[in-house]
Amino acid sequence: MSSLNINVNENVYLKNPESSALGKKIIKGSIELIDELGFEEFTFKKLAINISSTEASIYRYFESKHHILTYLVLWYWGWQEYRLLLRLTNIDSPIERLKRAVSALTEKIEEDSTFSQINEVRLNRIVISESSKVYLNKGVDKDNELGYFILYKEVVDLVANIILEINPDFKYPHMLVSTVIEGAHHQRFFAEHLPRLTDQVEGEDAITSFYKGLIVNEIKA
Amino acid sequence: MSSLNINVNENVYLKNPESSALGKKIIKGSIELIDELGFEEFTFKKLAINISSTEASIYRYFESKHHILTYLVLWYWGWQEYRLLLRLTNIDSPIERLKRAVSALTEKIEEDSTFSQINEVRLNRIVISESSKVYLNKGVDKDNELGYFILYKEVVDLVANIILEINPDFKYPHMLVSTVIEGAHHQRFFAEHLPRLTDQVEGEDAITSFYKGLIVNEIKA
DNA sequence: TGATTTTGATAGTAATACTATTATATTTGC
DNA sequence: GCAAATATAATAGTATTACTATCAAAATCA
Repeated sequence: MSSLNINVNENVYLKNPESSALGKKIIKGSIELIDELGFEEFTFKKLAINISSTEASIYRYFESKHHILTYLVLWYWGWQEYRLLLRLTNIDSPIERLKRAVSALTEKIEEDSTFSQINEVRLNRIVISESSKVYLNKGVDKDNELGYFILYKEVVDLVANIILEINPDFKYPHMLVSTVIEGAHHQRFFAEHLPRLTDQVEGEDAITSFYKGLIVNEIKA
Repeated sequence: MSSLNINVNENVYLKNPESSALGKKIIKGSIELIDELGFEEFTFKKLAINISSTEASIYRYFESKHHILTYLVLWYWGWQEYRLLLRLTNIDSPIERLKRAVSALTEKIEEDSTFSQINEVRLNRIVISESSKVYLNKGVDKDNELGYFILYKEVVDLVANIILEINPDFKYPHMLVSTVIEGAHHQRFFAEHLPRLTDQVEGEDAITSFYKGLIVNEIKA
């Protein structure tokens, strides 16, 4: 799998972190530190110490810690798109395709694919807790113009099109898909930290079950 | 209405901002500045200049800007709970109660109730863009122990109980309600900044229509 | 009026988010 | 294999942020 790699929008970095050993250490170290400290407590200084480098060197790759988080989240969407394509190939039934897509997007990632220096289990936790910070800020329109969110839109579109295949009259396919994706992230967070805001069911992945049921009911109704 | 006021958890502030003219200026100024600058760019220094006071004085009311944002968001949940109670009084039909609740929670706030120094239109925008930052961080468990999220849980519970009245076997009432509330915030943000992640329909409030339909379909299915 | 509380003014510290400079490695082209 | 180019490390420095501390002035309260 080493020949495959996810391409992240060039505007996110100053120098491609995939292009050097230091770049790869920056990505690996960022994932570990953001997962452990949370984004607010994560700093370039701490990262530099963690990877035995210096702040100045990291600044040659990324303009700010916000750019690093953005890189990670965009990488995740690229990876999810690739994963979705794999899971849907050769499946003909649109309902089955839809269910598989929802599973892929809402399940907790529990295995590291070892397909790069990126630990997907940790990255999934980061996406759950931190990804909304990538767009929930005043820079969103500029970032959108730079094309940062294309991968996310492609994922949403991919699933929205399956929905339209099943029910061409459904009025809100994108809204439904983005509600499911963001909703699943929130529910995973709530299950761990604010359980009264969600519902946990013994012996099942309640979150994936809930959203699979929801999306199927909604487009049939 | 000046006799009514929303009580926010005492642990959020050092000194109750409702208790003095300066405190009220801090709240009013915070809402204006966070709405204009976004939470990341908002600082105590800027707030102090804006309200013609000093950083040190503001620190006597709030430990950090995170505490101010928390105060505002908790106030909003207290206000929403009050608003919900008003809208549901004397309505008997559970389905009608549910629809009214979803409208109240998902509609854009467009009128300032003038019931306090708080501008609810601006506060609603802040809640849409910034409220998830209150809990999406490493301090969430401590904040939860301090009872910060009780008001939010009460709102979710209130609506979850209407759902259970309609369908006592429904397995995921809290998940459904918190999905709708958080989802509506995200969709409002997407509609303004990332329209390809949502769906806009001429002449209707697509977001409220979507979530009203969704919740009703889901509990009947 | 005198005592208490609140606010303003000012100063100061540690950490963060950068930029700049130069020396030292490392890689690349010939 | 060596010179040239490039990348990294080491160090220094600035502006801003997120605080804490002190004291005097102003407001309030008893």
